[in-house]
Amino acid sequence: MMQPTRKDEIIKTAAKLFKEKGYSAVTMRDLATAMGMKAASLYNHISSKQEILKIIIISIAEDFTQGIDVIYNSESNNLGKLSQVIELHVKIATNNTYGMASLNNDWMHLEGQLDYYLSLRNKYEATFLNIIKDGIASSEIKAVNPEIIMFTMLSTLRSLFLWIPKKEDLNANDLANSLSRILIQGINK
Amino acid sequence: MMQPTRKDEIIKTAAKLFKEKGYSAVTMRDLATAMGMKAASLYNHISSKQEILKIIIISIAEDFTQGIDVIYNSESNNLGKLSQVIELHVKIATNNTYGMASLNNDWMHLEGQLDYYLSLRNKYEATFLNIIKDGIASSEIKAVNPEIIMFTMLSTLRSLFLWIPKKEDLNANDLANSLSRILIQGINK
DNA sequence: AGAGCAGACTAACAAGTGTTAGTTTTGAAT
DNA sequence: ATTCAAAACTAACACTTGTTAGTCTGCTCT
Repeated sequence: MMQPTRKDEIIKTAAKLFKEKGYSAVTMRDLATAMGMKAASLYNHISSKQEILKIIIISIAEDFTQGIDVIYNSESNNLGKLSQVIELHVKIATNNTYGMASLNNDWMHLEGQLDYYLSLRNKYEATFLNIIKDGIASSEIKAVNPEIIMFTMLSTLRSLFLWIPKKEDLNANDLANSLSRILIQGINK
Repeated sequence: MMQPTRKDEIIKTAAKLFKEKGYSAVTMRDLATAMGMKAASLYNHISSKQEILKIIIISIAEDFTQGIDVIYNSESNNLGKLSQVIELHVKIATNNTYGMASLNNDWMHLEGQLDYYLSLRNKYEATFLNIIKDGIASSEIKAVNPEIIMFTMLSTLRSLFLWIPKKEDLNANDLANSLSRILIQGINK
């Protein structure tokens, strides 16, 4: 681990503020104050507010798309793959609680990279859906509308960033296990 | 049903714009353009941008808090109550797709009513959690961490507004039934 | 000691923000 | 036709926005 550059610190601080108020409501002066400097000084490190958003969102989106590809091509059965997807989300959300907020809420404010972001998201969802469809075809998964299954799982997983900070006592493994149990086995006894 | 006043139309249009870009990124001039008028004219009908947000969010939040109270005090067993909660969310999200976006994403921009909103939300979540705890105590529900169960369900239900518009072919009853099945019974066969 | 430079600063800009004041248009009721 | 209020308009305001230009400070390497 290299020590973080000043640019890294700015991006991390920005992500924290974006989580609290959203990209549009955070001004460069807010960010500067949080960094203990003046707004103009930020531009010694970054080229624009937009660049900050791009760096935050795109890197995470690429992690997801790449991660699910590895899972999809692995040897597990389909329920196993879904458990791995849950682990992937828990891991990324744990390591990047602030950035996940921007990914979820501020992707529409991407200017140059909006199309690229959407292509990553579409690819991700298509692969996710394929795992579910394969699981239905192989009778591992109930024959419910696969899009509703994906929606249910994805809504939960995408909201993890909201809950993880409140449950610091819960470690990542326990959380992933509980989620797998609930999402896959259901809650009824 | 009375015909909508001009104020109603402004609020509805605002909610639509807020869903697309968020409260902070929508300007009064954006809203005016969408209404086919000039920004200053909006103030013949509303007193501030903030008032619009308040009206959108508080009315829905009150619907939820009131709705879950009725369910909690009903005679069903606890799994039945959870199914009713799912129906409540599907119903409100169907009737108010745009407003749900603000409720989820822009509540922190409430100025005068933030405390009131948070009290409604806390009350709602406390009641939800009570249903789950009662269900575990009565052996209807698996003895998993009740907060994780609530988190899973609530994440899905709060995200409904994102998916409902894409699935117009799906009626509210079918959706509620599928969700109940997935969330309560799980997805494995 | 001095050079060089990363990284802070002050000052300012053009454009955009929510909102107000005052005026004109519109359309229904008398 | 006149009245009158609802609801549109124009013009302007004070403030905030992201960003640039130019300058000063302080550390590191010779």
